[in-house]
Amino acid sequence: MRDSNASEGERVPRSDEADNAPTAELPAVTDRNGPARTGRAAPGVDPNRVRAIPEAAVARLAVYLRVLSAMAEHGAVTVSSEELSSASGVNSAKLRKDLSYVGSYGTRGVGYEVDVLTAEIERVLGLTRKQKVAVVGIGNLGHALANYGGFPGRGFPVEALFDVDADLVGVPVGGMPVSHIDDIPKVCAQRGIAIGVIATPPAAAQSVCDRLVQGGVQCILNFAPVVLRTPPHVEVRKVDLAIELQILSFHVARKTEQRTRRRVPAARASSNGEVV
Amino acid sequence: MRDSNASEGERVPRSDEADNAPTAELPAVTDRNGPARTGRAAPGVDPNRVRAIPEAAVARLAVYLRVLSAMAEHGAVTVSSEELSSASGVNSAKLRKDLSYVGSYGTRGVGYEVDVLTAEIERVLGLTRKQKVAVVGIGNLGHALANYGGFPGRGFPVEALFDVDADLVGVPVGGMPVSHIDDIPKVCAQRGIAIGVIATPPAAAQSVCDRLVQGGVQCILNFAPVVLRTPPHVEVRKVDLAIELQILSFHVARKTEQRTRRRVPAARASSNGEVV
DNA sequence: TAGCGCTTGTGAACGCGTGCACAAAATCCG
DNA sequence: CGGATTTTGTGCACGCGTTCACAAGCGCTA
Repeated sequence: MRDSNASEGERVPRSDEADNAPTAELPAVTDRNGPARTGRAAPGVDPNRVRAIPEAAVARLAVYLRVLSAMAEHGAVTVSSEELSSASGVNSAKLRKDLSYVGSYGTRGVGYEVDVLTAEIERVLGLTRKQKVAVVGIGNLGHALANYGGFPGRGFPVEALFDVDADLVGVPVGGMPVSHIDDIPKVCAQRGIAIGVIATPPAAAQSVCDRLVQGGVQCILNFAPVVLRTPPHVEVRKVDLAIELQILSFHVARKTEQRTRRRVPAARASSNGEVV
Repeated sequence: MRDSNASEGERVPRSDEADNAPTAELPAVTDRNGPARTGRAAPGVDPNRVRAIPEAAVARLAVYLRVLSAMAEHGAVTVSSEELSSASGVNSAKLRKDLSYVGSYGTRGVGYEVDVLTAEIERVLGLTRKQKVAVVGIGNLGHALANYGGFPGRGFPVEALFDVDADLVGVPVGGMPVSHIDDIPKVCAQRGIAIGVIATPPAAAQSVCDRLVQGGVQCILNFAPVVLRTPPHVEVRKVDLAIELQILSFHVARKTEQRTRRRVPAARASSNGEVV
C-alpha cells in the first residue's frame, strides 16, 4: 500500500531490449535480461565473488551511508542494526541482509563500527574512486546541479558543463565555464568523464545522449522526460518529475476515493480494512 | 544487470513502520505492510474494484501516457501493444498486463485507440482532477520546479511557493509570489493544496514537512537528502540526486572492475577482491 | 571460566512482479 | 460465409526481493 519510488529512480529500458521497468518502487522502471542482480549474473556461480548485489540494496546502501555520516558527526562510534535501520527507515532484517552483501563487518552482541562500515560501503559502491560528472543543459535544473557542489557526503566532481545557447558558452557557472554541446564527445573523452547528466529539454535529450555515449560516458542520469536509446553497455537512470507527480496524484485520488466511499453508508468495512 | 531506478523514485519509509524500500528502480526505496498493491490489500477480494495496481505498473502507466500523447500529436489513431511497448521501452507482455489493470479497452486484432486509452489511463491515475502543488524552497531547484509550468502533458498547477528568505517573500517566481514558510499551514489549507514539494536544504526539510502535513497536504515529493518522518496517511516519494549518482558510480566501478579483471590473468585477488 | 544476554548473519519461506504462451476475439480476404 | 491472420487479454510458472526466525558469536559479569 505504500511504497513509491520503487527502487528509487527508474531503470530505463534499452531499445535493444524487450523488457523493462523496475519496482522497488520506485523509481519506476526496471528491466534486465539475466537476474536483477548487479554482479555477474552468469548461470554458474560467480567465481570472483563480485557478489551479486540487488539493485534495490545498492540504493539503500547509499542511504545508510548518509545516515552513517550524520551519526559519525554526532560522535557515534558504533551502531546496531536496529538504530541504523530505524534512522534509515527500513527494517532491521533488511538492513542486515543488505550489509551482508557488503561483507561481515559487525560484531555480534555489539553492532557495527561506524567508520569501518562507512569505508566498506564506500568500497562496494565504488566511491573510493571519484567519478567525474558532466552536466548538459544549463537551465534552472542544470544550475541547481552544477551548484550542488559537494553532494552530501563526498562529492562527485562536476568536470564539465554544456549548453546549446551560444550566450552561455564561456560563462562560468558554479566555478566552471560552460562549453558548447558540440564539444561533448571531445571534452568528455579528454577528461575521462564517466557520468553524464542530461538536464535539457526533451527534444534535445536523445542527441545529447548520443554525443555523451560518443564521448565514452558509461552512465547517464536523465532528467528529460523521454525514453533514451543507448547501446547496451551504457547504464541509464531516469528521474522524471512529471511521473513522480502523477504517481502521487494516483495516491491522492485513491485516498479521496476511499474517503468518499466510506462516507457512503453501504460500507462493507470488513474487507477493505484500513480506514486511512 | 541493468535496472536502475527500481520503480522510479523511492518509497520513503515511515517512522512508525518496520519495513521499507522500493524497486522499480530510480531512486530507490520501498516498503509497505500489506501487499505492494496500491488498492486495498485486504485478504478478501476488493469489493469496490479499486483494483490493486502494483506501484511499478502505476509508474509505467505514466510513461505510456506521455508516449501516447506524443503519438497523438503525430496523428496516430490506434496503437498496438507492440508499438507502444517498444516506444516506452518495456516488453509487450508487461505492457498489456499493465493496461489490463486499467481495463479492457483494446480491440483484438487491431490495437488500442489512442484517445480512449489516454483517457482511461488518466482516469485511473486520477489526473482528471488536477492536484494542486506547493513548492517549498525557492533555490535553483525550486526555480526549476516553479517554472516547470506545464508538466509534459497536462500540468499540475503550482498554487503556492514558499521560502525562508525574507528577501524572496513577495517576489514573483514563474508568475507566482513567494510566501514565507511560516504561512505554509495556513496557505495550504486555504487553497486546498494536496501535494507538497520539498526543495530545501536538508536541515530544513523535516520542519517544512511537518508544516505541510499540518496544512493538510496528502503527498510529499522530497528532494532533500533526508529521511522524512510523517504520519502514516501521508505518502512520501523521494528523489535523491546523490543516491542516483552513487548508484551509477557503483555501476561504473563494477564495469571497470570486470574489464580490469578480464585483463589481469592471475585474478582472484581473494579477499580484497575488486581492484577498483 | 562458565553463564547470560544481546546482536549479528543467514537459511528458508512467502509473496509480488515479470515473462511466457496460448485461448479468445475481431478483422480481412477469398 | 469460412478460414487465415493479427493482436489482445490472462492463467501460470519462475525468480527476485522481502521477511521471519533462529543459531552462532561476542562481551560482560559473577
